[in-house]
Amino acid sequence: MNSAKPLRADAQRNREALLAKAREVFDAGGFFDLRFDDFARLAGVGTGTLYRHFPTREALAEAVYHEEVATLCDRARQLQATLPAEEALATFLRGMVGYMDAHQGLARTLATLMATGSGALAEGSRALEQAVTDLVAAAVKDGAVRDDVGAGAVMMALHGIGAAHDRPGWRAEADGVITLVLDGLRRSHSGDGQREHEQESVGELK
Amino acid sequence: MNSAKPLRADAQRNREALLAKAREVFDAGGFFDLRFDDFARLAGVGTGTLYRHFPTREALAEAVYHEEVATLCDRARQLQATLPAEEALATFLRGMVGYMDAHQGLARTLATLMATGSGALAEGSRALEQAVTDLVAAAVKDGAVRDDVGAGAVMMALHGIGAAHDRPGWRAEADGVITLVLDGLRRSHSGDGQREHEQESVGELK
DNA sequence: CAAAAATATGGAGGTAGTTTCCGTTTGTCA
DNA sequence: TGACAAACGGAAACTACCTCCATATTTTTG
Repeated sequence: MNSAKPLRADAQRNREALLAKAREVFDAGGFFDLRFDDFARLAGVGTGTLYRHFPTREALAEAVYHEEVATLCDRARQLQATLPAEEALATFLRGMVGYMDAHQGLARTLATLMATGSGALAEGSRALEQAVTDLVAAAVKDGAVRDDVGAGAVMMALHGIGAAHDRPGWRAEADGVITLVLDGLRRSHSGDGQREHEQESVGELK
Repeated sequence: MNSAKPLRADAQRNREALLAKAREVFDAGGFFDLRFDDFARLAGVGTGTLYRHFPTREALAEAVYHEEVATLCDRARQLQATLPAEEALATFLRGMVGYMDAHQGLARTLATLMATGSGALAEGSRALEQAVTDLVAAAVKDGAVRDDVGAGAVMMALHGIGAAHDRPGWRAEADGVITLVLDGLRRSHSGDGQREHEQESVGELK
């Protein structure tokens, strides 16, 4: 992963300090209210040092995000190995909500960065998406879940949950979304009158 | 609505110009790449004028957003009046996806503003949410839709769709989300082993 | 219709956050 | 331990945002 660079000792130390402080600020939710300059001070390093390690806010976020995502992916794999596919998926998704609930600041920060479209989170996102894709694929294989709606839809729903994290009844609504997604997935690929895209677009209604 | 102020003629003209240019830039998706100053130039007015009419980026967005939302809400009411409740809901949601598809830049802009948490979009959001709430409530009353998951969950899913608008297979995945939501909603409030929040939180897994 | 009053304009300049740059310090290797 | 490379920190330049007010336009009034 960090292939090319044998980073010097003090550099390593500063990097850790930066990351530690970043995580702290993230979880407190104050990431965007804080001058990037002052953040350097907070972590006990100079501005130059901060910028050398993390050229942008997004780069810093990405670094923090990375570990969190790794944790979540591990969990996904673990569930997949120990539970029936459908149950693994359900448990993982409900666990995600719990996770976001427990790390609201992080969730908010990530949602903002996502929307800002920096693209810096792409790598972490991809890992998480892969985990979800695997879980869904396994459940499909089991026949527990329909095959005409992909994991991408599930990811979208998750994004929505994260992005809406400041709504009053967040937790309950988030659980509701998961319930809908899971029940929707369980529904066999029915032939009921659901044509896919065909209805007229409202785009030109204006 | 615009109750108190009989706005002067040139002011009115400038306001229109600003809004027109804003809509254009929105739809092109370049709203956030543009210096606010330069935007004034683009619209052919001075910085001061821009700021007097719209004190912040969000205020401008809100103004544009407002008309779009009104259109959508009208459509919701119209559907509700002419179709069976469940079908009205389904048509509206699928129409939303079509709408976002036709106005990608706008969708992206709004998603960003949502996530940025300005709160300036609250009014428009509320109107839209009210429309969805009504549609869902009607469907519940009909017995076509479960009553244990609120409209809030549907809103979250919609947000997710809007926020993820830059994904490669967006349209198909978005339709997938709607399919899941609708099928999930249709599923009767079953007593299957779905305890609501109870599983252990993964929050402290770290 | 002309002059006064009210309203709106535009852009120069102040303000604040971001980022670069470079003289100094710290760590590493032989 | 000395020499070289890597990293540090913070002052200063840069950039985008927003305010302010002398000037211009519209509306009202006599």
